[in-house]
Amino acid sequence: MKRPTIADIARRAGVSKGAVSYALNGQPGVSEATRQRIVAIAQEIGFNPNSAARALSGASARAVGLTLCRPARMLGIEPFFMGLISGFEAELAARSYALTLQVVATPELEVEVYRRWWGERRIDGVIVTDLRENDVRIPVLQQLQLPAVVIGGPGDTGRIAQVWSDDAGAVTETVRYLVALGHRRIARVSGLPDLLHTQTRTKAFSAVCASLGLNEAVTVPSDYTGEEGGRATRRLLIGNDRPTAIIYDNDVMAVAGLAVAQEMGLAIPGDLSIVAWDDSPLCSLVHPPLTALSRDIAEYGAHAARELLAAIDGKQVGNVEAGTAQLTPRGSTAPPR
Amino acid sequence: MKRPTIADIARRAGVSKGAVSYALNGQPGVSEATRQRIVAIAQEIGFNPNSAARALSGASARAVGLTLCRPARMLGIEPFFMGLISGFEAELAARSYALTLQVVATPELEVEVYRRWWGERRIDGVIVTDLRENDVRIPVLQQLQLPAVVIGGPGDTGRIAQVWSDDAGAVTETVRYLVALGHRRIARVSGLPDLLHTQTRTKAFSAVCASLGLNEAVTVPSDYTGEEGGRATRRLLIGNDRPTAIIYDNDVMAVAGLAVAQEMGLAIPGDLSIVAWDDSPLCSLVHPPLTALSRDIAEYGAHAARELLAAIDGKQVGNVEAGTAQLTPRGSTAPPR
DNA sequence: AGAATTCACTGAACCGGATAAGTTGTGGAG
DNA sequence: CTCCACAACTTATCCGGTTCAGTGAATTCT
Repeated sequence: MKRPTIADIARRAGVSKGAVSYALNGQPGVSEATRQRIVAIAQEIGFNPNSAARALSGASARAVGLTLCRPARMLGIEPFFMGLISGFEAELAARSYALTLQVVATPELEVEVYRRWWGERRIDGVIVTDLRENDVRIPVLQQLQLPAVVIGGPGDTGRIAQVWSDDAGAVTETVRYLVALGHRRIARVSGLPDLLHTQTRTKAFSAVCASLGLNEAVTVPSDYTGEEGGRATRRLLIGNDRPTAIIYDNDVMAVAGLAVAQEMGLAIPGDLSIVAWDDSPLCSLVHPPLTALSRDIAEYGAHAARELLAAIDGKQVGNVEAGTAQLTPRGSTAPPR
Repeated sequence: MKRPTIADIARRAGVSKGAVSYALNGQPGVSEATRQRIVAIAQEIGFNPNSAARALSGASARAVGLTLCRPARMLGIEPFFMGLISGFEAELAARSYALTLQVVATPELEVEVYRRWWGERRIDGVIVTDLRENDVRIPVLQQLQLPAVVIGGPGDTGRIAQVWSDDAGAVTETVRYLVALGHRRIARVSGLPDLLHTQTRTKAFSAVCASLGLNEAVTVPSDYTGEEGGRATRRLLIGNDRPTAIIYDNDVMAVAGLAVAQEMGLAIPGDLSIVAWDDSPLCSLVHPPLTALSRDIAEYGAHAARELLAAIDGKQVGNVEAGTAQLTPRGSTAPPR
């Protein structure tokens, strides 16, 4: 099957290619009657502008890129990224932008991908997740002047827009809630320690614990996987002064921690309270259902997509806080015995 | 920053654009010495061919498309798709193809996306998941002559390549295993009933149960979500002749079913054995860990990507069976009391 | 009424590669 | 010594849009 082009439309409408282009793009230069005739013909023959030709003649590629820098087995189990992608998509599809995805192994390779995408003019902008301290990707994006939105701050990203959720506030609220229940020994199993939002949470956790006079507050670094989360939990629970509450940086580790604690004969929430960051069906499936810090991840992603599209349109975008997690108490938290 | 083009390379090498194109694409027409000089310059200035220009002049877009037709909340929790995507990616990235993703609501919209992608010349081929009976997407893909690989058969896809796993064999093996343990009342909670691989499993399940003389074998249709899976489990367990074993079509429903059964006071595996289709960390996290039908989903995806790339290269590809699930016994299956 | 402006459109250049067709220069065969 | 074949290029065209500089006709202004 031959793809219809504007030349085909022009021939059938008895006008020039230029007129068709103006008509279809809502540009001035054609009469309303001609425009409608052209649009009707385009519809009739099922015309779609060739994205390559459009991108080549200076217009945008109408595509944005997303790189995922996590091992495959971690991506699969973590609902976070799929939620984020769904959110992007909803927003991008509405403006008929395509989403190009690439899974990479390291932030350095991620930079390579950005450079290639930029060189190939394949995308108009990128969404950057998992911001790190002194992130190598930021200077490259600035140098390439590639529109971008960073998720996972707040951090130092210069003129690049950021979308972030108030993790510090959420940690603080959670610790206060546990203390109000009567807990004094609260531990935290964190995500990858070199991610900026992990550091934000860790600092806030230390700060609020100090301010409340909890001097045994400890954060054990982990990596978001169930195995590591379970191992960290076991280490925390075999000590003499075991914590009476643990906050996990994601749902997967929380579920694994729950299993470990139950295996060790602890009653949840009687002997140990558990809070999971990022609610997902997972948290409600297990027994008891987990108290979680819920946020609308899809909406978070949609928000980021909107900011990115604005940045691509040349609008100045800044630092936006969105989708702060809300504490959703369920059966896994109670006063300590 | 200005993007380097072949014209820049040509100027620096003192040759014409054409020579650069020949050199970089390994075509004859330039001497080996010149080729190496050109390649060196390209490397030095960090040249990447403009994908739009390349696509426009008849070559391929070097991109493939994937549409996901599931509600967002289901995508998030199901590790299957992310595993599949990781697998594609590994294979595509190796041949520097990009993956374009779109989340859609219905198969009809999926067809629209295919048409648009084709018209825009945005992609060279598509991967089709969730094959249905009389799938509306197949005739469209054939009409557009868009290279494609179908996952989720086997089914009637005409000249379009398929990659599928032997679900019928896996069901049969599982039922035989449960019968060998002493089970006689086996139920199954299935995935979306209009998907072809669900029907394949259902037919095989009925067949093997009949052949083994189990006349109470029932399949309850569900939708892969934890909520529905839990509800289906509850319905199965409140009857008088409740099953002593349940097979679930995915891990999420199995975990939900486990929670429901435990809530109802049943001992797992003493009162009820549970088998999950598609192993994931989820299955090992819960207590007891779930016996599962494991398969390497990423490898399954990689296989599909290889077939698709072959189809794009014009090679005739057919019907490939890959990644049949292996029964991995864990703590959730035992002889019935 | 004549000049100026606006409108609706045409024609051609351009984006950056791929590629067919044409142009050299060189070496070997006859 | 000439002719031919071939390697090693160059030149020009094409892909399908966008966009800018015209162009002729209609309308407006003075």
